[in-house]
Amino acid sequence: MKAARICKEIGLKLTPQRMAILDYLEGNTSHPSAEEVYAAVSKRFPAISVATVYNTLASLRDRGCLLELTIDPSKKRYDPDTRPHHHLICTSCKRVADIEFKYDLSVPEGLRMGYEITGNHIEFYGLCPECKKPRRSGARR
Amino acid sequence: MKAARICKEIGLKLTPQRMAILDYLEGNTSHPSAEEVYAAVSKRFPAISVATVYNTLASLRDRGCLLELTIDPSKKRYDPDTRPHHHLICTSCKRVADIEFKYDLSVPEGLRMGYEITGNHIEFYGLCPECKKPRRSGARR
DNA sequence: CTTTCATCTTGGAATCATTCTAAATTGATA
DNA sequence: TATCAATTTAGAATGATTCCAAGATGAAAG
Ligand SMILES: [Mn+2]
Ligand SMILES: [Mn+2]
Ligand SMILES: [Zn+2]
Ligand SMILES: [Zn+2]
Repeated sequence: MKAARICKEIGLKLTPQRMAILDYLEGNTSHPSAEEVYAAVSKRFPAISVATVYNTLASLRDRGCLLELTIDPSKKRYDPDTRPHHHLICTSCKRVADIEFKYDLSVPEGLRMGYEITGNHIEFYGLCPECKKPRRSGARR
Repeated sequence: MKAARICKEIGLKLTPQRMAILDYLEGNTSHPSAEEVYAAVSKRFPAISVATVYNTLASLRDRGCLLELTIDPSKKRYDPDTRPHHHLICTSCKRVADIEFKYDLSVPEGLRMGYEITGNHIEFYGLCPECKKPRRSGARR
């Protein structure tokens, strides 16, 4: 879906800053952090402030247009693909890949402890192809 | 396993601060944050510093005696139960409960993208019994 | 095309969790 | 009992994120 349309549909003003952020996010599968979004958008929009990036990401997240992932301990990661899916994180470089596969994750009645379960998400841990190589560290961040 | 023995086995000096932390952690199923560990241990050991709590938690984690959970976006949570199991977090009060149930989480070869998968963890989201009640918010933190 | 105003943007300060530092202390071993 | 690497500690430093107050601006209305 294109940026302009998203804003209208969720009742957000169409500002150039948001356009830039939404453009960057559109189809992006890198699961960027707020800082990475800021870095990328700054190139095309040098005057944007980090506050605006955080504000926009929060607005989109609140309206269900963006997933906020807690998978990386040091920072939040964002995912414009809001369909339910799981993630595989490289324990070395923190790269995050999608796992598009359905699992049966029903919790037996007896183990729910009175909770009402509303969702789930699997974090797979591993080593990405880059980090498997013995050579130089592929670690980012 | 009792605190003193744990230290010896993993090659850590047996200090009173560690004893206190290990005692608090032993059998604890509340998945406390570093701050909560500090608050609890401070009562019995008023002079302990937060740095020591962080240091000790990191040492235990590094030696595989403690799990560091990334399930709560605002802070790390610790779990002395290192057997593989999953978690259910209340989206309202952030309470974390254990889900002791085995799931088949094998990733089809074709979807691994060259990653070597080493582990997994399911986060279930929901509302705890307290937070389901319409009355006062049970929200902590 | 102007007016209007709630929504946005912005730079900087503030907050919060966590890590780092350098000096003083202390278990554990000899 | 001497020795010393490991540990503790207070406080500074860091890094991500949130808050704030003031100025700017989409978008609806006329
Ligand atoms: Mn994804
Ligand atoms: Mn647990
Ligand atoms: Zn990697
Ligand atoms: Zn709750």
